[in-house]
Amino acid sequence: VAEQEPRRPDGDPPRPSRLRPTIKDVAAAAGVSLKTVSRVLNAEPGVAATTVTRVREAAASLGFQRDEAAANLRRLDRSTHLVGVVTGDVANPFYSQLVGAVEEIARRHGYLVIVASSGENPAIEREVLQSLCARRVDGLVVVPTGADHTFLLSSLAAGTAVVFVDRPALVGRVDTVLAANVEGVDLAAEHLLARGHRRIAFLGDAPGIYTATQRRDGYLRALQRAGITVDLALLRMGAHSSVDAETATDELMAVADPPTALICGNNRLTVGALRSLRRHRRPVALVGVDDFELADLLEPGVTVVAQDITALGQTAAELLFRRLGGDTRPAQTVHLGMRLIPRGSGEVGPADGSGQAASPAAAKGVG
Amino acid sequence: VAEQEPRRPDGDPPRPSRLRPTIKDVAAAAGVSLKTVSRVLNAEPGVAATTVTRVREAAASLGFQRDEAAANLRRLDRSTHLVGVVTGDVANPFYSQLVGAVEEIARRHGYLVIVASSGENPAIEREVLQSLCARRVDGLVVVPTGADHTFLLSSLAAGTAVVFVDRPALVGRVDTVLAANVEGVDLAAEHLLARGHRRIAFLGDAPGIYTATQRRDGYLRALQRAGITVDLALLRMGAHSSVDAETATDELMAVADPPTALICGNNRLTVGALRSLRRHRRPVALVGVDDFELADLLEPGVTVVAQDITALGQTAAELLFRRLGGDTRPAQTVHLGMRLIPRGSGEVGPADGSGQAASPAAAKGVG
DNA sequence: TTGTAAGCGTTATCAC
DNA sequence: GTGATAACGCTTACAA
Repeated sequence: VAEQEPRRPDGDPPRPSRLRPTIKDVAAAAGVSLKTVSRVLNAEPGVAATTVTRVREAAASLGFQRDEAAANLRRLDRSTHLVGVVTGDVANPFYSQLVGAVEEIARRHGYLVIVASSGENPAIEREVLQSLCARRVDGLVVVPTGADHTFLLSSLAAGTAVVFVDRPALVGRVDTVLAANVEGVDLAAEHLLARGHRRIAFLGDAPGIYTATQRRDGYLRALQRAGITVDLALLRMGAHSSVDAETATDELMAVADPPTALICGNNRLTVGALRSLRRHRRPVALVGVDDFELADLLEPGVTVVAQDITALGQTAAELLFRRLGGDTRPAQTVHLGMRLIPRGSGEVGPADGSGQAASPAAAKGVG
Repeated sequence: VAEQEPRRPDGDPPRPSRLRPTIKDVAAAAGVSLKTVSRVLNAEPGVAATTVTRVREAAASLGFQRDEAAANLRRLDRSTHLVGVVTGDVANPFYSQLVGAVEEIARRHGYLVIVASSGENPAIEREVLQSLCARRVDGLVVVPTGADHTFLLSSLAAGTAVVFVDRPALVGRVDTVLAANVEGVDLAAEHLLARGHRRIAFLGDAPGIYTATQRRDGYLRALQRAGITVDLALLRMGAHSSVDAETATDELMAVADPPTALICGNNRLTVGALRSLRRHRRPVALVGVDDFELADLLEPGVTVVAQDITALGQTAAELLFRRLGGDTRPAQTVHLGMRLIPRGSGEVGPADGSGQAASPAAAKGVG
């Protein structure tokens, strides 16, 4: 159509080296004004069909691509169509599943997602959140780490939508999606109690972590309801890595009257406990919190109470886009249930391996 | 300091509802000009200390936060400090590990990362890549899906840095990081051949996928070198899900002269094969491509050839930031080696379970 | 040390 | 139908 590239033989100072064509270039190439190009790009009505074609061709031949950031600057609805997702670590399967769920819904709404990991470090969390706000993301899905998120209040007031997931923050002021941790672990303990266990141990993460204490509370609640006095030797908090869990389990098995059953507060801890238990003679019933891949392929299969991570992410994303769509109802907190998945390890009775339900695992057979 | 919020009692048309304060507001509050605020924000020299304080206080009290997108518009170095990472699916552990590695390096460079999943769909891939370019990301790390990526050429010419990972694209024109797939699977086959296996099966993903055919080629190469005529009944391509793999393995085990060993082209297929094999009497040696969590906790442990996914992502990110740092050397392709990790399943001999190295697995014992 | 004016690439306003 | 011109929030060039 017109000249493909702004030629720049030796003497061409007025246009130093503009790499990307702008709508001005397109307008010149098509022989129309700026505004007409804008109209065509935005599919606004009231442009002659022939003009539309001419502009389209000019744009294509120049390889024009509209600068979204610049476009947004002047738009009435100043939306970047960007949401931020802040988790502890994208590489962690729990978080990446969450991110995946949010991303899918975001894509359906024409949004892109910026991910940032805090490494569970409040200082980094704050830094990335502010960086995200400075980029004017429309919304934020956050698994909060820090204790104080008031620094988000000004962005919140300025219209940035925020949803917290997995752990609460700015309680009552922001939409939040949580798993029913207390009820989930209560269920796990109930499951073991029903099989006759009285000496049930609980292995949990650091007490500073919301989900860790919630889960511990579920354990305590079930025991209390069953009229069992909690033996503090069987309650171990503070294990963070699977190696910690392995050591802690070794120690649990070494107490005077060792537990016949064990509940692990998350999947890292479950894996560590499994490594420890396979070294001990006495079979111990095990129920883990959080499902994990291959839990069914282990021997026996690992019984877990699982949260639906995808549902967690979807619910958060849906709340977020509802807000972005103009919903102004008061902040709400959604609790998502946990489900018990029996696979064998949690159906072992207290008197060595003789529990009635130990059979389903055995029934599966070995390859 | 000055008025916190632009008051808007009934008659206040000049400033409709500007939610966020701009440097103009800060300037007014501090009683200085626009430019002085800009100087302070950018820590430019030549501003009186008292003025700096005054501006800082005004900015803080207004809750001012600079709009990065607007700031970039006029900057000479028009960098968004944004990189895009496009993979098949962020929720997939392989990809999320890759994303995590890129993200960490990006953060060190002061960059944020936008993730987008293509679902292995070329049309979606193209769409998200163009959306990313329209947002003017400085760089792109892509696990390519489509066959044609020439549409990226204009952005490439305009200065967007691109690195392909895991699979090649725009060969020779763009930096690329690949795993040594052929050599890796060759190694796996060699491992089985050394234990006396002659009937080795290969289970691969769809032949349209680069890594699938590469891995198959490694299998073929090793067999050929060993002087073994390939039995096409033992070569099965096209299994994509773990369910496909389970079925395919069932069928492999049903052929007249069934294999004594099996190589699985990726971890999904390995899992499916494991499910199938545990239903069969005859023990079959198994080597999988790609490591996976708990591979060591299964009974026996699963022998794999593993690629270092984090290294893949790190290498890609480093190449990218080297380009963003001004490196203009010709495009390079880096091959990262794969490592064989023996855990038991691959050390079984061909004559039922009597292979010499079957012992290490048994030695581990059961919990 | 500080301020004025122009401009980044686009959309909004309003006139022709 | 189409086009000047201002404006978005900020940085850069140049003056004072």
